[in-house]
Amino acid sequence: MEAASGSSITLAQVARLAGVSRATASRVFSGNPAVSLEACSAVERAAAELGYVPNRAARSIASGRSESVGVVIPEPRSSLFLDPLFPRLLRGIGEELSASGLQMVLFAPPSPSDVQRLEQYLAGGHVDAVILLTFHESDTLSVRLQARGIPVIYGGRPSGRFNVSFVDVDNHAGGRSATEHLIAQGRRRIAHIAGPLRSRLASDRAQGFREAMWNSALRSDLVAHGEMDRDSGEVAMSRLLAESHDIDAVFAASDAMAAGAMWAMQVLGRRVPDDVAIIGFDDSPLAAATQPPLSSVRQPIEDMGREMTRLVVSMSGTRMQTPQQMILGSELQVRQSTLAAAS
Amino acid sequence: MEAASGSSITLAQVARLAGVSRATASRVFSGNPAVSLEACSAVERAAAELGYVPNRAARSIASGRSESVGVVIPEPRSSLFLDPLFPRLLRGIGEELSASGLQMVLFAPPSPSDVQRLEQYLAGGHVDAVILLTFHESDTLSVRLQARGIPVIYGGRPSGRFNVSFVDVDNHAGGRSATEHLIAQGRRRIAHIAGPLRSRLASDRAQGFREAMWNSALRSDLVAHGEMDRDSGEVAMSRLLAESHDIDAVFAASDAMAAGAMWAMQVLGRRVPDDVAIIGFDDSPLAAATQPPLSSVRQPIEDMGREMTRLVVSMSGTRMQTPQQMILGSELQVRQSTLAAAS
DNA sequence: CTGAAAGCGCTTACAG
DNA sequence: CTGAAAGCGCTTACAG
Repeated sequence: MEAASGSSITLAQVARLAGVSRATASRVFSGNPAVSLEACSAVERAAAELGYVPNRAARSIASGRSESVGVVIPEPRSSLFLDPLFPRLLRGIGEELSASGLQMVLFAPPSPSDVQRLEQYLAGGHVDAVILLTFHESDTLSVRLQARGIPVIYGGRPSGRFNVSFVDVDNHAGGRSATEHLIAQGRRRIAHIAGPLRSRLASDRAQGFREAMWNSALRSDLVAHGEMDRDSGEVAMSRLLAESHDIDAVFAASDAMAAGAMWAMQVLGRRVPDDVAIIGFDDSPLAAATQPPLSSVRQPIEDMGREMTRLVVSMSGTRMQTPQQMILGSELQVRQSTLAAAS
Repeated sequence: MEAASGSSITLAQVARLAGVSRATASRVFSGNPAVSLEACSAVERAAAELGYVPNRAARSIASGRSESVGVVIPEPRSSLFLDPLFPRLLRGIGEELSASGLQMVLFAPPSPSDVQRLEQYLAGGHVDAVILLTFHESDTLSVRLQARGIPVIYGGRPSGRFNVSFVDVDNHAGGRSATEHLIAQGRRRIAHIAGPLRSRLASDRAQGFREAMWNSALRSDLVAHGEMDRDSGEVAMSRLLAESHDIDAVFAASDAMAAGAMWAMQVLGRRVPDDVAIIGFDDSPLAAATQPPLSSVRQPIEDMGREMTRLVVSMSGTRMQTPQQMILGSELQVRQSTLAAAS
């Protein structure tokens, strides 16, 4: 069976054309410095002429390294897949990976049994490192992988566990600066539409809110919780407005909740920003689409992807597995929803 | 060097425990029916006990098949990565792939030279099939891959070429039904904010618009072009409104352009939907966030991902490479932006 | 239905 | 700096 597809150039052919052994040819492709310039250039010329590209599977099996890193999305049915940040994160990871000549293998196990299979698969040395994309509970996956010596890094600080590597955005500082921005605009009765209590990310943002209010001697009693989506933002805002008529600003923990809140305000006859200023979080495409455009906290998500990749790849090089942690700053994106009322 | 990570169970160990040869053990994992039930169950028991998972690299190199399909995003800097549909597409692909036990390898070559490298890589038999995610010009990539016998499928109909396999959404019908919906609401002076002329997808939608107008004996003279993003939608709407004061409805070829258009209308004092009804395309998260919420054409993107995967995988099974083409319908998502004015 | 054997394309001590 | 040789984990005609 002459494989129609698999009939590509092999190392042996390159070596033959270059007049060296396979061992030598192999060395030039793996960047081994112990090769004469002569041999090196002969091999490179031959490779170029033949259009040779190393077979990763063979290389992986022979060397024990796979030259690829796994990106795992444990809950594809969850919000992450629909999160506006997800593509940006993936892009950052992809850029860094291809800069390092590594392959990105994406796993989105649809069911728990698939996670099980995946765990064995990843533990089987098919991947040099694992990037775990979950903002939720950390699972046993990372523990078992680390036990096998496979470096794992989390995107976003996993709730609960401490002994893991992660890159996160500074949600606390982001929440604080969003709130400080509202205060600087002269707002005083500021409400917060927070995410669910179980979410680390959401509670960090809420903590930032409280801190900013406290620093300015303002009361942070106006807090409602939502599920980060539009509808829960709408509900939360209606409730807040029903309870306190003097609210003059809102910090929502997500743009989607902010959009829902704006809708609630419109229904209830509150003008944005004249009556109530509002700021969101994520700086998603939503933010530019609301009326008026929504101020938001912009996170360096591409950078986060790049840093995660860089860290986990460097960990796969060294034996030591000290947890690496990194927190990135965010910046305010000010739009009309928080501009001082035209007077 | 006792590899800390690679020391996983091998076929040989399973075979030994099961009391059969590696050949027999191998056969049960590859689903070869020529194995006695006795041997089969012994092997399966041994595998379960040992936690064996086949090494894909070894399997790939020995069999010539890779059990993985490549998903290529040729222009990661382009809009696709930021397209709200992208995650949904990826999810559909991922689901179908893992149902078939195939691996998804994602490629997002950042530069043209990376595309070059990738081309050789994919042609080297590292992947059983390729899913090409580009709504733009078709490139030489697919041609060369097909020449090598590697099945390729496009997501979205590539402009220009005909002899390729693709799965697309029926943009023409979508544009027509959006327009018909506006007509059914009693609107008569309907404008279209179209995408760039070079885009197949955009011109299909525009064609649908024209057809619906023609069928109702309405003039389709109110057409402006944008780049599918928010800002160009705003510009286009301003221009349309400046030229024709009697516009009572707009069909925008993307939700983002619709959002921009709504903003322009607000600035110019036109009420939605009272003065002007508006409908978008994509049913992205944007649609629920605008004020009022935006009607839109919803595409079965997850299905598209699944069908693409199913098709390309089936192609990789058979020798014949007749182009497979499939077009999926879309459905209207009606919200307040097109509801009849409350009178 | 089963096993011994060759082979997939590469890497890597080892001995020069 | 270089090559012969063993080996990575699996599959697959081939011969029973």
